[in-house]
Amino acid sequence: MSAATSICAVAVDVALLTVRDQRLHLLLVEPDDPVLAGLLALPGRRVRDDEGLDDAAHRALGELAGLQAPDAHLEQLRTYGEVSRDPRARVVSVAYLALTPTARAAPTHPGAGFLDVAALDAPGAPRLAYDHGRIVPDAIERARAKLEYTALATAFVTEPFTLAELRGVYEAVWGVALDPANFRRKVMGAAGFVLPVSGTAPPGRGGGRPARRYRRGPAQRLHPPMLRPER
Amino acid sequence: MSAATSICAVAVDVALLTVRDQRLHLLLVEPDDPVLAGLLALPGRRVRDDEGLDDAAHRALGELAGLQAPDAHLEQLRTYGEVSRDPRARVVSVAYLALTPTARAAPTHPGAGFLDVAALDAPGAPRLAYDHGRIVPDAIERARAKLEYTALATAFVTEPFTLAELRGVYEAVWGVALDPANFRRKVMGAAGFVLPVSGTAPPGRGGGRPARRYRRGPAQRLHPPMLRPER
DNA sequence: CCGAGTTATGGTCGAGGTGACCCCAACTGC
DNA sequence: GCAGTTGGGGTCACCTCGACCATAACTCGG
Repeated sequence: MSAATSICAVAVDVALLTVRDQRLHLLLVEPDDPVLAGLLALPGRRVRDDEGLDDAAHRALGELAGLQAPDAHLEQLRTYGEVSRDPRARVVSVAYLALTPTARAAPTHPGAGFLDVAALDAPGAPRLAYDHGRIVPDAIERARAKLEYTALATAFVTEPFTLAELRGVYEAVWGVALDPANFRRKVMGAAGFVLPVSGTAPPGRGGGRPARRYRRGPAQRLHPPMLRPER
Repeated sequence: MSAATSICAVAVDVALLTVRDQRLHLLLVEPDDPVLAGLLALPGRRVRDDEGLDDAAHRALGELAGLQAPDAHLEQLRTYGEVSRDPRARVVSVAYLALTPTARAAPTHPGAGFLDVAALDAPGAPRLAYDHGRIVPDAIERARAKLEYTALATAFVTEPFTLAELRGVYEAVWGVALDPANFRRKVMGAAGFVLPVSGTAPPGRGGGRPARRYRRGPAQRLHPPMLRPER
């Protein structure tokens, strides 16, 4: 097996999700290559010889979304390596899933912007470059699934937060309406999910009782899990 | 971003699991490189320019374990890309998880053999090459987790099988003892998990009532899931 | 100031899943 | 025939869940 038959390039592509206006949004950028004009793509970077995969993903997030490491949750999603996924050259792409609160999600890179993920399935949706149309559904499904059995939902909100804000995350990511009382019972029943802090959040313009504030608890896994309805 | 800073080699490593003697076993091989003498490694291959990642994993499984595509379940696990994971060169490795029934697991490659995974944690355990000591626990945990909410356990048995054989898979992979009656109730309650076939399996030498035979059902996901005890 | 609307929080109740446990069926070996 | 073993079916207490109701605490219009 000679080296000539096994050299190829490795890239990272990051699917950055956030919740805006009660809806799940995804960061997309315009590719640099003029051949791909009119298409949108996930922010990505080639992996350099002297950096690990996670480092490259953090670099892509910093250069293309203006986010530093502590501002976003980042985890590896899956690797896509079909021979012809990039028509220009053989490139294996390690996809990452990133989550960030809305307040920190302010892309400054030209051509970058957040798109409602519901608009990706609708007719007239923007076309995605490479095989990113396959990566995006995988990333969304991973996020939806991990909300069930991990405390990942807190990565979408800033501390301190109310249970209504946390519930809004679940509703936006899953695309369902949840009963506030049952949601509260399940969150409080999951040991170490959230911890109460003093003070309350003022109600919105419509009124309502002030909500208590919480911060992230030490739990990584949720016991019992927060299962999606309609299984 | 010049090409010179982003070229590296891509490999696949396969963690092939099977159940032997009521215990979970892992296929390990002796690396070709004499520098790594005395260490064991997961079977792996460089990815060629003209093959996809899944194709390379299938090829590794065929060349190093003698298994063809329909004989084993194969799925991507995770990609490991630390800069110094291979001291000889920068190699990014896409790890795969493979499951196969015992009857089909007969490695003919010299230096290849199945090892009880419990022996990997015990003192005096064989050392693993590269970062395979990190890949193996990830593979085992993935298998343990997927038994909970998918029908993957049937990949460890040949059809037709009895519920005792299926229960033996869960007990070997999870390392726990399960109540036969409760196990049966949960399996039969998961729609489409297993389907009955005619006939019975003869009892073992100790006697006992003959067990009914089953084959795989159409279900991919289990509803409700088969949860591990002691959560 | 008052009452309607709104939101947060708390509680109840029945349906269904779970583990612990018991019993019977059907086989082997002595 | 009898003891031992394994498969298959059932019972029961406990827990979690969704659906639903009740109360608390605030805003807003009059």
